[in-house]
Amino acid sequence: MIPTQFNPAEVESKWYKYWMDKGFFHSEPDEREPYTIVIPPPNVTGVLHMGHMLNNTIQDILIRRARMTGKNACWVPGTDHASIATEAKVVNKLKSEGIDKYDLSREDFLGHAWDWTEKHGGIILEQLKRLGASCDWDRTCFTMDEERSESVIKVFCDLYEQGLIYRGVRMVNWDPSAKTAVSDEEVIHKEEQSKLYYLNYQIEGEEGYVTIATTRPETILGDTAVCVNPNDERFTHLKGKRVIVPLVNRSIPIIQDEYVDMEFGTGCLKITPAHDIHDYEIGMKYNLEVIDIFNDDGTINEKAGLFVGEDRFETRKSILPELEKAGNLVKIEDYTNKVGYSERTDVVIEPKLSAQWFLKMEHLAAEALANVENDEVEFHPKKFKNVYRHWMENIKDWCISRQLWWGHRIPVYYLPDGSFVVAASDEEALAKAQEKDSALTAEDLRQDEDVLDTWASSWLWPMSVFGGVTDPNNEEINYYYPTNDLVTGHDIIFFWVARMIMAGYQTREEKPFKNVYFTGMVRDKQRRKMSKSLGNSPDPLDLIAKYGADGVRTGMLFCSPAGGDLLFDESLPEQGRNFTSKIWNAFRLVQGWEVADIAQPESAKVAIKWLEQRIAKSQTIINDHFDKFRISDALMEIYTLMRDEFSSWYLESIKPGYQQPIDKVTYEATLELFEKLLKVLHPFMPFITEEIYQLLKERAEDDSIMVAQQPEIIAIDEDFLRLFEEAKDVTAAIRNIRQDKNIAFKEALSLQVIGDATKINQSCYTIISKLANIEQVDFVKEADTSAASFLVKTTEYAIPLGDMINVEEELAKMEEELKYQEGFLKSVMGKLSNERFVNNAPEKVVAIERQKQADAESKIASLKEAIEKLKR
RNA sequence: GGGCGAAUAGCUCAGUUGGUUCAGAGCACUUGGUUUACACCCAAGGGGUCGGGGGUUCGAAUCCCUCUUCGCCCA
Repeated sequence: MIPTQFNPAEVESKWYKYWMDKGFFHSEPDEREPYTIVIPPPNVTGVLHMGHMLNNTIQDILIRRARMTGKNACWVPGTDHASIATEAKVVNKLKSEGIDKYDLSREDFLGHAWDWTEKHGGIILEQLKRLGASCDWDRTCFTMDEERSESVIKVFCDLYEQGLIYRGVRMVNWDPSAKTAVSDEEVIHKEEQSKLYYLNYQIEGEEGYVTIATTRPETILGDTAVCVNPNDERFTHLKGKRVIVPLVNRSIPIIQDEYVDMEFGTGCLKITPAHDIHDYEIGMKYNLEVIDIFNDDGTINEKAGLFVGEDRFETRKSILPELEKAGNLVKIEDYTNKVGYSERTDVVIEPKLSAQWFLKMEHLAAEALANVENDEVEFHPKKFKNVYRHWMENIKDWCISRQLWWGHRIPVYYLPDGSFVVAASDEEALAKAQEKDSALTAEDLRQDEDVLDTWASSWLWPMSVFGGVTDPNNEEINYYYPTNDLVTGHDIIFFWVARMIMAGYQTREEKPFKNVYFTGMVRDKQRRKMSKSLGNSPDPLDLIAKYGADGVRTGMLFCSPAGGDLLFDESLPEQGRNFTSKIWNAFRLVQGWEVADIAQPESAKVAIKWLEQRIAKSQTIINDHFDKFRISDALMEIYTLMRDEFSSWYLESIKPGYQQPIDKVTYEATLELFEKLLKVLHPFMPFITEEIYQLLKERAEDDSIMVAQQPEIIAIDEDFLRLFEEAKDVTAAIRNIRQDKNIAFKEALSLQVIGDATKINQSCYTIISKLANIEQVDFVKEADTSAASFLVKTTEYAIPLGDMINVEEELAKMEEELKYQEGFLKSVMGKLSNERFVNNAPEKVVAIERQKQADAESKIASLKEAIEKLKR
């Protein structure tokens, strides 16, 4: 017994289990063409959010479609260790248990981190299964598992050997909460209302002052110069003099540099080389002293001399009364500036000098840029090439070290003399060290305490998941690499996409993927990014429970152009759910028919011929959409095909009369056509299509729609398709007349076709008759006087109405139509009488205009005639 | 401050090489409908100076210039 309502929950778990049990998701290299996607590995800290839903739906559609077009499809799933985010979570968790990270040994802390990973890492992958993701779960990887870790360490060693990795003291973005450096890309600049403080610095040995403006008064404790623009006449008298830093009474030089903006503030700039990147550069240039006044946690250290131990923001407040007391505070103004925040911990980033490991980017970037410019790697949509180019051309060396424990520990070993060796293992390190000094033992070596940036493992992902870094010639990497498509959010174009491309060319001299499909961000209706703190993101699993996985999948796609943001609203999965219901009901209709060995009506024969071709036409369109990565357009095409063409036109055309059986030929053909439609739809809606596929016929044990092939595209007779569309137009026009004149469907009408009757294929009239309840079609020279007439294309039709006709109304309608046609003709004639148009436009375009002229003239003539007749 | 992009129906957006089907789709809205698959439905309908201005062209939503507004990225 077929249930009246489609039950997604039951169907989803049933078929997902079946697919898993049958091993349909698993891929092994064989003689077929491979089609590979690697998942952008989600963080082990997270749960499935709406962005993942969109992203993974698209990947699943691509991979299922590939599987159904003869490819050996492989979608590799996995998770990311998310160094800083996970460490922050674990630190917080321990804190809530009263444990301080620094009371633990590195080893013990990592134990806690692994516990966390094991507990949370699997959750998101289980959630993907609920969505229907057809990943090859046997291949599930983790960025810190053995193979991936070995890959990261090997690449570090190789890059070091090639001279691309170096250690340098640089101004880095310091996260005082996580106590680590973060990359430029992990700093989020936010506009803020702050204050601009004007402070007087006394000129040494004189009575006068210079006034500087700063947003960070607490940093004056680290000032080592004041700078003015040499072109600034206001300050020429200061040349060579010195000033006294307030409160600490340090004497510092006044220097001159064109870097100073004369318009900003007072034109006088205090220089704090330890705590501002620009000041640092000036400090280097003029050989200034560098005074670092902050501890790693953002509190003031003893070098400041004052406020020691106080937090930097506390000091910003507490220093003011002191400055005021000392007479240095001139005024405070409101000021809007941008402040950098850590993406991970959301605390204000402190520019800080420290020793870090860097990767030289220049030559990596050049190759990675060239291969996107020439479309060796294609971006969809193309506009992201511009963004990418701009970043690549302005690239800086990548700070790859992080002062954390959770991650891949940097394979650098320091010797007692301060020198170091780079090695993939402790043993190798010792051997290398002993080459320098044979007396050294393992105890003498100290490995770098820091770990590598998470992206230093993610950028190898397309290779490392196939073991392609540690064993570059293995069968799998040779078969699956380069992968085909990468689907990811455009927000990580620099973090990840760019670096994967670099790593691919650097490590394998080959691109990591052919296409990159950038999705937009999922936002709420007010365009706010979905976030946990706002509470504006629905729980994806709740949505799946409510609307079904198929409904949610299609809902996400209905409104998601490539690269464009998706404004999520529950009406989207609701529409998806409604679509599943529609399909289910179509199936119930077909399934409920009684089949008999009776003659096939002509109308059914035509309808079948039409739908066969109509499907083929959609398949062609859908193929084209896929080629261009227009995934939501492809969905819209099958949506229309299924809902309008199949359900509304086709099924209504072949539907037997009330309580009557359907003929066997039509029934069988309908099952075939239904199956075809299901196959085209399957990549988008895997569950309902499998359910109906299995119910449509008896199937063999291993016969599943997900491993079936897409139907072949049959030849199309465009003329016939056009004629059928015309028949639909005629049907709609008759329905209109019924509605206008209030004529019930049950009341049969007759139809008159005026003039050239051969225009519509004779057999199409059987469709019109059936769908508009026409009992008789007459081909006549002239319409009845008491008939409602209408035009479809260039043919005039009439429905004799006898007494039901309202002459006034009909006349008014025809007059209006006449007016429109005359206006239209006038505009066409305007073009055709323009010599320059006729001479310059392509012949084809002119011919079209002439055809428009002829059609309009013929319509006008027949309208005039009909009006005359009605007036009589 | 630098760069990129966008502005088309009430909303979200397509519109590919300037020319047929160029002013479209989905949703929303209005009207009518218990035609036994489906009201999670069916049928029909209204709605746009294509952000403003200028230019190129026989012809511009489409190409160029300019202004306005908005978004994103980077500093």
